Amino acid sequence: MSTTILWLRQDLRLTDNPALEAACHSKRLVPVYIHDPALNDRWPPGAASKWWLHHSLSALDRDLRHAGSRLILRTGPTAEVLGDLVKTCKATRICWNRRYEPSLIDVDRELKAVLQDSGLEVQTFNAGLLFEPWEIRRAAKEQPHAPYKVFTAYWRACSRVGVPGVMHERPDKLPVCSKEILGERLEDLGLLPRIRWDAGLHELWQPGEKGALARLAQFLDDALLDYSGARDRPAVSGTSRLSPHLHFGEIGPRQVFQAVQQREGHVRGSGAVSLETFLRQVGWREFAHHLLFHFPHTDHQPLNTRFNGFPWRHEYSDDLAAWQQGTTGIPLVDAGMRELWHTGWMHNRVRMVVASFLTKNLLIPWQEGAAWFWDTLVDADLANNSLGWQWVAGCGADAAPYFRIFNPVLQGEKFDPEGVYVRRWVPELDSLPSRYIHKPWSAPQSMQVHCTGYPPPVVDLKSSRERALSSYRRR
DNA sequence: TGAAATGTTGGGGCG
DNA sequence: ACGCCCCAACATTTC
Repeated sequence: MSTTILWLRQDLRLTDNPALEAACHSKRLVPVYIHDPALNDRWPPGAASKWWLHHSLSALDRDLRHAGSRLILRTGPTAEVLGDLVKTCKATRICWNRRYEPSLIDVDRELKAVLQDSGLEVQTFNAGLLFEPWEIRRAAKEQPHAPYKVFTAYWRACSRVGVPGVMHERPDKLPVCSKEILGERLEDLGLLPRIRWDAGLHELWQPGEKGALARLAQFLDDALLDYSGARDRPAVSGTSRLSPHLHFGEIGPRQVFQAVQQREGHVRGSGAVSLETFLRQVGWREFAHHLLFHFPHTDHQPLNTRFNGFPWRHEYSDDLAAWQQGTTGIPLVDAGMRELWHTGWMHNRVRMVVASFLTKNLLIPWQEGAAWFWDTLVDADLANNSLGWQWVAGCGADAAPYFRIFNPVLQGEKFDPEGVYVRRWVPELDSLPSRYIHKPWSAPQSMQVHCTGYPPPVVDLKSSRERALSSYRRR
């Protein structure tokens, strides 16, 4: 009578789940999720991320029950919980899909050794990435086997290896999970916010595998072919919005890749460009995991050591608060920050603009921005977040050069010309004609008086740009 | 996946 | 008809 434990972590799906596939070859299966609040002390999950996790676990339990199983929830120190579970269900084997955050790799390595020492068979798999972070290395010559630090070179190397297809079908019948195995109630994990600020999240998101597959299907049908043209327009649903689903492993990157590649033969011209552009974005996600694996300090320290003594401002709490609350007086920045607060997500073009504004116009350390995003994004992901912020701040891999400072007025006029996005999130400005919507301070007084409650800019864009340039030049 | 400053060109108004 | 100036439009350089 063999029993296998399936330890679920960031792979909350049944389709294309190699650990699940392996665990199914067993008489009994115990799928478990362990809530361990002490696990990650540097990066405890933020409020938005916990909200998502709650609903994703709920969906996963439902899906497992449809297949004749169920999800066991446990709270406590991971090692103790697993040890206890192994004993009570007399498991002979445990399967999981690997995690890639540096601190979690250490945890998993140690656990694996302990479990193996106790006589358990441990099998681990890759469900979350196209390639293992250690798999893609530079070829011979000058620095053999060094990790890539430039995206295009990295992505070329990935293409040479070739992206593997989906190999694991969704099982429709799972081995039973004995009745005696007890779990906790999802509500008792304390993942939902005490103050119910999550109404806006419910409007937009459907956490869980079903929601992920629906989002992918909708993207493929509605937006993929025009991705190149629409992805930079924040008022339009031109992006996939798969990021939170990918973070929790409700869908795997191989599934996404394969679904897009299957359309490649039937598309030409700008549509073909769109497909490549989108797959490149999946590549950036991959690159982020590659970098954080090889440079594990980059979640809090710049990759480029020349930035170690960078002259960030020190007294900035008022400006930081204005940025967080979306009251900087810069319409596109405020719209983005309010979208984030309301939906747990922000359009990528606007992420670049608000991040450039924080790190360059306000000269506030990128780590402050990363921490705020970590707490408020439903797609908060250590690798992506660290890469993104370092990229904008100019201290990361393949980073934006220091002089690349976004002008939020021009970005708004370029990518939100009618101000549809700004009007949606900053209704105080709705009465302004489009020519002033991104720079209300230059509208005639007779129009500004109708924008009651909207603040003047916290900084002058021109002079703060010049201040940033001189700070960055002396870096 | 930038923006501003600076340089160049060419058409049109006008004496 | 011609030279001159202005300036928009585009190109290049610089940060």
